[in-house]
Formats: sequence, structure tokens, C-alpha cells
Amino acid sequence: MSNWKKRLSAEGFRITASRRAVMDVLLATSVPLSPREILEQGRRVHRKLGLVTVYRTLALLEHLRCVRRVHREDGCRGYLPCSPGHSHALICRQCGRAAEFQGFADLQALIARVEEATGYQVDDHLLQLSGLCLDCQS
Amino acid sequence: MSNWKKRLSAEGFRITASRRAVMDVLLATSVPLSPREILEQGRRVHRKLGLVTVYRTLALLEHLRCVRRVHREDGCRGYLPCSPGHSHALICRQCGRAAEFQGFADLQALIARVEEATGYQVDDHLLQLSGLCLDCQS
DNA sequence: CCCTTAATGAAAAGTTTTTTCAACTACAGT
DNA sequence: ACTGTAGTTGAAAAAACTTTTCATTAAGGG
Repeated sequence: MSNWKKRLSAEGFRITASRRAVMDVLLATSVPLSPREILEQGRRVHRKLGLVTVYRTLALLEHLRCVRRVHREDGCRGYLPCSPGHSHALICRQCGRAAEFQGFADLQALIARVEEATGYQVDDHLLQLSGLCLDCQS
Repeated sequence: MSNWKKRLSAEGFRITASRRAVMDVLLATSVPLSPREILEQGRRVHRKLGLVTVYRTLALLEHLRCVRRVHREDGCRGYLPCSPGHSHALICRQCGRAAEFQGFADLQALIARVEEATGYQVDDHLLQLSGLCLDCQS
């Protein structure tokens, strides 16, 4: 059983046609999608899908860390499926294609320095990179 | 003359009461403000200020790098004044107070590694930290 | 102190997100 | 399999947010 289904069940949530439609769409994309885009594509597999349900499903799946929300200059609600563990998004500014990467130790070092410099106790971070993917460089 | 006024003039933009109101509000805050909050506070110094103008002014000031837009889980349009040069925001999740920090070399190293790992050519990044400020830790 | 033109604000239009609520259905227990 | 029930859904409506339009205002060079 796919991972997201396990997580829903484990927390007592039901596997419904709408949730399947939303996850199917997200698992098939390599570009962050907005709720409206997810609705449109999702209707191809589940005709009755409604926008409200897309919003609710995304909120739930984000909470369970099955999907990740990416922020961009335009539109702050792009969704991507996310692999287990903490990772970050790297988005092509030309075609939108997204890749994931890990934070490595550099980020820990940076955070430690910032904590020292500011006195804040840092417990979360938002890091996204953008640029050109291999295909778009030519 | 304050820096933001210089930048506006230098690019041929006018120093108006509305723009002064928006910048005054931003320079006085340590918490990211939404366009609506800026409108409300701005009206205390410039009665006729309109919401449309706040949006337009923020877009302009952001373009000129006099203000910075911060993204958060809730609401993706928080504005802060920004110091010259590239820096990042660190926001207290309790009181909202923001601090700035520089990217240091760690970030460059991280980006270089990601470029190597993914083949992308990285040319921009969005980095924000959140945690507890000194006051909120007690 | 004019004049030109950038800038403004109110209203309206367009979007996005949330709330409400009756109907539906996944699935645990029978 | 069948059934009951509580979690889910989707349409409509409300609320919130952002952009467009356009007549009026005023910044600042001459």
C-alpha cells in the first residue's frame, strides 16, 4: 500500500475517491500545482471532485507530510508530493520542474551561527532554491 | 534624506504622502505586516490612504528593494523594511518579531553542492528561519 | 507659480479561500 | 454480505484578497 494511504489510515482518516484523485495528480506532476490546477486535473479521474475538497485534502495531506507546499514570488500555494524526511525544493524558473534536495550540514552550521548572532532559538526553516534545470539551460 | 527616498527619486518616482505613510509604518514595525494592516496603521498618519495604493506602493518598494516580502505558513504577504544588500529574515513564531541575517558562506557552499547534485543552475533562493526570540524563550 | 504627468482613491470586477449544511459513503461491527 | 454511524463530500454562498478602471489630485521641474 502506498505510503500516503498508510499514513491516512494510521491516523484514522478514510481513503476516499477524492483523496485518491488529489494524490494521483500530485504523484504524477513534477511541477508545483495550485489548488485550482489540482481540481482540473483531478476531475479527469474523479468527475465529482469539488474545489472545497481539494483545499481540505491538501490541508490534511500537508499536515500528514504527504504533500509539501512551495512558496514562490507569484502564487504562494504550489503543491508537490513530498518524500519522507525533511528536504527542500529546487524549482526551475523556466519550466517549473521541481527537484528535491537535503539540507546537508551547511544549513545546520548556518543556523547555529544565526542563533549565536541573534539570540533566537531557531526551530524551523523555509529554504527554496530556483534556477534553470538542465534542459532549460540550452 | 532617508535611503528609500533617495532610491525613489533616483528612479524618477515621486515622494508622496501615501508612500511616506507606508514607509513610516514599515520602518516602525518589527513584525511583518499585511497590506491591510499597513493600510490601517497608515491611515493614522495619512487619512485618505487607500488599499489600492498600499498594494501599488508595496510592489514598487519591493522592486526597489526598500521592503522585503516574507512568506509564512499562514499568509504569504508579510512586509518588512529591508536593509541594503541581500539578507534573510528570521521570525519569532510567538510574537512575530523579525530579525535579519546574512547568508554567510555556508549558503554558497550548500548551493554549490546542490548544483552539482542536480545539474540545475541556481540563481535565486528563498531562506527564512523561524523560532523563538530572546524574550519569548522565557 | 504654472504645467505636465505621475500618482491616487473609490468603485467595480475578478480571484481565491472559507463557511455552511444536507446528502453521501467508507468501513467497523454484526 | 449487510447495516449503522461518523467521517467526508460538494454546491452554494459568504468572506477575504487582489487587480483593473478611470476621473481627480498633486509632486516637482521649469
